[in-house]
Amino acid sequence: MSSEKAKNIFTDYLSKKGLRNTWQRLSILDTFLSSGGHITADELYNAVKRKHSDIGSATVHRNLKLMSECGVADEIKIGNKKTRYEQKYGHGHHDHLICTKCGKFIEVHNDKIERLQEKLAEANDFIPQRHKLEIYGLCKKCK
Amino acid sequence: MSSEKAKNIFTDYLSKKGLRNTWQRLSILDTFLSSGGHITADELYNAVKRKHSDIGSATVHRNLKLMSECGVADEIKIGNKKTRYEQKYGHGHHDHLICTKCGKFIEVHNDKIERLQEKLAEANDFIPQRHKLEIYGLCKKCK
DNA sequence: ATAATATTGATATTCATTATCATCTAATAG
DNA sequence: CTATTAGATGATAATGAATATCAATATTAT
Repeated sequence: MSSEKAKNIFTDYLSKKGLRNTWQRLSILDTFLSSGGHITADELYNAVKRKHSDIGSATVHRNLKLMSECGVADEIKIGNKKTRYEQKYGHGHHDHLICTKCGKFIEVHNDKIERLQEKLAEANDFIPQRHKLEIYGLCKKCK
Repeated sequence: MSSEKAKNIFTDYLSKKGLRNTWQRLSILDTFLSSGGHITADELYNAVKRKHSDIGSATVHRNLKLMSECGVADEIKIGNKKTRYEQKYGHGHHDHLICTKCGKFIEVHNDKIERLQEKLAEANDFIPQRHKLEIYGLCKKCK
């Protein structure tokens, strides 16, 4: 999804829910979209703060939640680390290989696995909505 | 893994690391092994407390961590909920279908997916150690 | 412009987990 | 068996991310 499209999804979601457009919201979304990905709420808060020193951290938390709800952001929790957020679209769906030594994230995707997951869910009378696959191990450098 | 085997793994791990056997450790392990599974640290603490009112919650936390280290327990984090622990063996490896409405856990397993995951890791020069697959959706009752 | 109401920022609060530390106890040597 | 010593415990404080509260403010519809 292009940056523009993500913004539209967000603003559409806002108006559909009767929520308002504020410069804080747009600035948080902009900063998030131009971030590398895998950002924490705190990192995003500091990034936005560089442009707008008067932003509050609670506002960043609140809006990250909104962004997750409408599908622009995706929460990922790894171990006991703090929650990270990544751009859900514009990346395509992917899973993660996570190095247990250096913490590196590798994004991967495999259609066969995706399809098998759907079958697995169906076989259990279960309607799949989303999933999370994380494979922990050692990356090229660390092995 | 039988209950006995789990105990051996734990005590072997303790002696290998120069750690000591205490009634607290054994009681926590016993209670954990006879629990249904998917238990939280707090639930386990309360269960042990029924037998030994003088147990401390920090001790339960400490030893759940030890049990995870030696492979008797497995940490699972779901969403923003608190960490749950389950018996790692004696159940066999499995993944989870998680109902987003009622919170029900369904344990599932599929060898094909497991093998594909290994291939996926190898294709990325990655040595897999363990993985976590969670499929969120609606269970039979809630759909 | 006004009214209605959502939003914000500062702050307090929550709550699981971790750290601290004096005391206790298991393991070991003698 | 006793002393030694180093790990373990329990009470408590501390941490830290996420949430709740609330008065002040900003946005939107009329």
